[in-house]
Amino acid sequence: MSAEALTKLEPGGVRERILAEAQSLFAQLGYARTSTRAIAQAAQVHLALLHYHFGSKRELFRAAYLRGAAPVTEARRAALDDLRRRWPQGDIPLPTLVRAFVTPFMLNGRTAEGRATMAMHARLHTEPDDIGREVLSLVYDDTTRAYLAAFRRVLPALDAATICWRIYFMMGAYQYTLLRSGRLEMMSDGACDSGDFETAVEQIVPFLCAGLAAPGG
Amino acid sequence: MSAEALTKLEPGGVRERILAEAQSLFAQLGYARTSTRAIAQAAQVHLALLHYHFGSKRELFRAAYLRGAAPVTEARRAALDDLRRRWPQGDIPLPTLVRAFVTPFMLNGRTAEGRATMAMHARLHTEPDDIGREVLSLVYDDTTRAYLAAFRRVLPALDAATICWRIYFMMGAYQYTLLRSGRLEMMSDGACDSGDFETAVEQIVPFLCAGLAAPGG
DNA sequence: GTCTATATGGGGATAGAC
DNA sequence: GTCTATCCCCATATAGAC
Repeated sequence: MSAEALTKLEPGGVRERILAEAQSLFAQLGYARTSTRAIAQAAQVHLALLHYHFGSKRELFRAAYLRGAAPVTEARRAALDDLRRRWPQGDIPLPTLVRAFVTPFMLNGRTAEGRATMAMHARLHTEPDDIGREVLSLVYDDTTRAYLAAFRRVLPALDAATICWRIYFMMGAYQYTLLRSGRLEMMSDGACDSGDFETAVEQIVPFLCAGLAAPGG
Repeated sequence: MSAEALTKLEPGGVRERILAEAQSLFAQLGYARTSTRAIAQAAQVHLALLHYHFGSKRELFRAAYLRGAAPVTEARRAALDDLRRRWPQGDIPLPTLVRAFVTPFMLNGRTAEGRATMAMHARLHTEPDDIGREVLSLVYDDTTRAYLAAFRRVLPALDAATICWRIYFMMGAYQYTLLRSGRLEMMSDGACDSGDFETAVEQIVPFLCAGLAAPGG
């Protein structure tokens, strides 16, 4: 990394302050409802600097999203690499594989910043058309394909289409959890806390393993 | 229903035209990116009439959402009533119960209007705070509670918290399907079609049944 | 690199004539 | 009930001084 780039990423640097606040606000409010003015104000920076550094709101969004998502994807990828080393034949136990896939995202929700990132991630799947898709593909496609291959080896009884559908359902289940829609609290009359991601992981792993390994297909 | 109300709901009536276009546009673009002007233009009505009939954009959204969601919820509720009649002791087979819960939403996606409604529904869970939650609660709480009770009877081995979590995951899985994020096509290299909701139902029912009935909890 | 000032467009909402 | 005209606010973005 060049000296200039390092300077730009200093914790107190303007660029970094903008990115941090942008990430937080986009996560809370989504793309459309977050104004560049609000970001500038939160970062204690003048509006024109956002455009000077990032060109446009859209580019700023890209940068802010990647800032939060890259470490999480990287953790997910590293977890798979680790499993491959431990099970060179690819016979990874299903719960171990599911846990590796899911925990980098779900446990990231334990910190406030992590929650914001995860909310942004989940909402990206729902932001109408364009804005989300390209960024999502950019960040997740490779890792997702790698896990898909691993799941194929662990679940050899399933045909190709069924595996894809089931991983698709798995994505829906854990991403919905990240959204914290409030439905869990409603159903349980407040007894369950959708923000308790440790419990969420312990609950979702057996659910997903059973679903993935279900007969048929 | 009063004569006046009936007039307002006539197919060619202004009110109904506005509602239909509002529903379609909100579904495609979400709340923030849909302008009242665009709705007025689509309905071939002057902007002021939106406010005359509905008061505000927010109220219009409520009305448009309910217009699409009410029949689907009603179908879901009716399906449960039917199952209760057929299994008076409450021992409904799990796949039958899951199918009743899921199909009214998923098969609604077969028509263009239905797809729009379902996309709006799924996105509602992600529209930041306020706007979605109240409407969701209004429409779904009762029916969800009724199904929760039915699932409790069908899965007596599970404790209360685990049941809630698993139904929560189930909601995530089928709602993600309704969003059509494009991830399924990516994973399968185009071999699977996330818009093929008949297949989606056949794939998701065994997945969910196994997950719900998993040991533990 | 940073700030002031402003361009330019769109948004929701309303008053008042018909 | 319907349409015209308009108010007022906020958005993104840029030009140009410092």
